[in-house]
Amino acid sequence: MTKREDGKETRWRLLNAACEVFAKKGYRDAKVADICKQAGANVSAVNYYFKNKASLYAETWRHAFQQFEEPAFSKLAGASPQERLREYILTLMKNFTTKGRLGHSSRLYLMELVNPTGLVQNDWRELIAPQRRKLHDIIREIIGRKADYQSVLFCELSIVNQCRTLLTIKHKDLEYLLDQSLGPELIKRLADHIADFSLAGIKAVGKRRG
Amino acid sequence: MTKREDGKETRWRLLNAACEVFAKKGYRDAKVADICKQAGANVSAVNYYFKNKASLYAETWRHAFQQFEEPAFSKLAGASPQERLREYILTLMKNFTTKGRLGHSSRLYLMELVNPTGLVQNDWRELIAPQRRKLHDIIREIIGRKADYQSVLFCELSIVNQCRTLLTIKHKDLEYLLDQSLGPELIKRLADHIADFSLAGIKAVGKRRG
Amino acid sequence: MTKREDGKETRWRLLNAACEVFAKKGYRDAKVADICKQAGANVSAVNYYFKNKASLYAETWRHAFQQFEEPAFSKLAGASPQERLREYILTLMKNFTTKGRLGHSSRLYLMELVNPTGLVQNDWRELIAPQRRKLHDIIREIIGRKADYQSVLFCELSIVNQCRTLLTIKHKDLEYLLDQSLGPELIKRLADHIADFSLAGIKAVGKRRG
Amino acid sequence: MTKREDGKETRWRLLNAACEVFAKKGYRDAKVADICKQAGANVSAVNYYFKNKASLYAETWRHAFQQFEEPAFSKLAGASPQERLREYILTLMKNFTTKGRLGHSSRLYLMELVNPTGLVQNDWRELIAPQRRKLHDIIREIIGRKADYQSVLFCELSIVNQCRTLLTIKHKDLEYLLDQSLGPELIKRLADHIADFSLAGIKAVGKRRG
DNA sequence: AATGAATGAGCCTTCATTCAT
DNA sequence: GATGAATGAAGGCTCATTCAT
Repeated sequence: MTKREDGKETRWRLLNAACEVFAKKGYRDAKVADICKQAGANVSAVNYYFKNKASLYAETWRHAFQQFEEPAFSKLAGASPQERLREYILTLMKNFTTKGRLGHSSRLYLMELVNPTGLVQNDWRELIAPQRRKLHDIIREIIGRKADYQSVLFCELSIVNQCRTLLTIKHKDLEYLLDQSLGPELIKRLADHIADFSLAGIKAVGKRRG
Repeated sequence: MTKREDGKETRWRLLNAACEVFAKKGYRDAKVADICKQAGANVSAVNYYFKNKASLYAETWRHAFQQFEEPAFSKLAGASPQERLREYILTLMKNFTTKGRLGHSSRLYLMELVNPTGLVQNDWRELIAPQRRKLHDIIREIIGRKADYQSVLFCELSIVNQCRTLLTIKHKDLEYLLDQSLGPELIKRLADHIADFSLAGIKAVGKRRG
Repeated sequence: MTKREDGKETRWRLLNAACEVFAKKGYRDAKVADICKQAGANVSAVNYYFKNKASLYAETWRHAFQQFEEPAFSKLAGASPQERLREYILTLMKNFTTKGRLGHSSRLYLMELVNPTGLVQNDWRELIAPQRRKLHDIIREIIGRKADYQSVLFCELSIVNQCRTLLTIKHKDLEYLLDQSLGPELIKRLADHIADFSLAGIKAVGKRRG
Repeated sequence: MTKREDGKETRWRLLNAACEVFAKKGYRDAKVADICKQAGANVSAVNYYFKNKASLYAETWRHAFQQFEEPAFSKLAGASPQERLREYILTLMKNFTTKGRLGHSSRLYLMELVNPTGLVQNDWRELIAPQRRKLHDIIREIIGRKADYQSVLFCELSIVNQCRTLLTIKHKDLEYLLDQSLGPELIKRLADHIADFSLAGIKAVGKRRG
């Protein structure tokens, strides 16, 4: 609450607030007034720091993704592709449901996937490229040496789209379906299911191709 | 121009127009003015016939789904579960990309999945229940006698979420990724992939359980 | 004050109000709120009838000019070019200072000349073409048979720019300069001066060329 | 970058920047941010040095006019009034189109004429008085001994308003009308026309009076 | 039964100005 | 003496909804 702080302070708060609000409401439904309010800033702050809502969004997205990248998928560097896939999926799904900053980032990321705004197209591919490459490597290892690009791509889509479950299905519905609250345990079970399901799927694709 | 016909006529045209516009733009981005224009009706027609936009949406959704149900999945009643699953997936994906009424309905349905409005919760479950039951049956047959409910549910989610690919990934991006335009052939290949992938996945789930 | 009238009623009032406000303040400084207020309409009325401020302006301009054209310069069809020029100038200057509709129109017209908005470019030339042609004819007759286009054009500019005096010099300043109030009499004197001045000028141009 | 120099330095740069921006955009469309940017100063500099935008404008106007006065009309002190009038007009019109400081000043001056802000009324008359006196003298000489004040005044208005042509008609339009680009040659021709036209005009006024 | 006119709340954006250092 | 951060009033536009017939 100290006034006239560093100057980067408010910008930072704005970015985090935007991250949260955009993640919760999506670009269209997020109001700059809400973001500013949440950041404890004036309505014009967005214009002052980011020119307009669209630019704020692009900046927020980059901001979020940089934070998103690091904590994930860093483990099990030497493990088998099967174990790494399982870890990858679990991390992905945990991120979606995390309450804090990482959760917002993940949701923001998926929001753009589901409701593309066209405002991050320039950065999109290069920012997610490293992530995708990791997954591609895993898939390629499981399929075997003959993996063609299209098969790898299709498998990637299959896996990622399964993981979206938690974002696109309202949690209440999921809980209703499963009659159990959406805690870490349920997420673990879902992640395990997707891992099992996908491992078999990838292998089948490999066999078909081989 | 033409004097108002039957009276229910306008209402019908509004529903069809709403179906199309909501399917294309989603609830939030669809404008009542556009819907009315498309229906050749007055701006106030929506409020006159349906009270407000939200009610129109709920009504439209029911309207669309009734039309959606019948034409789909009617074939291969006596075939093997594997063949029926493949057919189910192909039909689902074809529907998403169909141009006409069925396409609108399918996209409308998926729209609600991806961007839940909370406006159709009352009808949601009972309307899609028949569809889900068909898929459940297929999955249950493939898993075998010991299929527990949660496994069936998880497999359902895995399959349906894979099929969403076409809705959630912008077509341009998909074409960019695959370097090939989104014609019937590509859809067939995607559907085949999902079928292969999922069949193996379901079986794996069955084995784990068994 | 009858509500829900013809529908063209409000549009008409809006147009007249816009005419007045734009004429007084110019495009940039005129506020749609003021226009609507003056027209006794809601703020959104402009958007409803004219889409936006820019379109309203273009429409207003046409509206004003159509009214502007008819009453002016209709007299003295058979008189000498000298008499017709004198009449032309007097009419022009009277119009600029008229209080009512015609005055607004004239000022609006000159406003666009002095502060071009670029919003009426499409209609500009063709709308004022008839006016200009009348003046060109007069000038050409005075110059004589050898009148080249550029000379006519320059004379036109000389005359029109002199007439702008009343628009561009604040009336208070003019009164201060002349120590007399800006009534019909002063306007007559100014018009006579411009006529005398310009008649000699045109003839001089004719002689130089001849 | 460079540490603040003398202190009056920034103020000076602000005035020059303001001169340029106001001359190009006019008071209303000129943004203080642009002025500060152009002056390499902070946004608050304007308020710091000049209290507010209006005061900056008044100050700028004085600043510009002092620079404006000296370079103009200094030649031909002993020539005939006809030659001096021709020179006066040419200088005036050249100034309007000059690129550098003098051009800005001239345009700034005319801007105030065309779009009076009411912010320089106090200084206006005394600042332009010397200029006007020169022109009055020329006119009076041409008219002859009987020149009454009002005639001189009217002739002044006629001349000055003709010269405004270049400011009030957008250059593109002028080029379109004349089918020729606005170079020194065209300006010379215009100035010559105005001189010819006005000389004859003044004489006619003189005769009428005489 | 149906329509076109009219409304108003809400949103983003601009920009001169003030605050705190 | 000078600056960057931050503000707030105001304007234009969108769009679902209501009014009056």
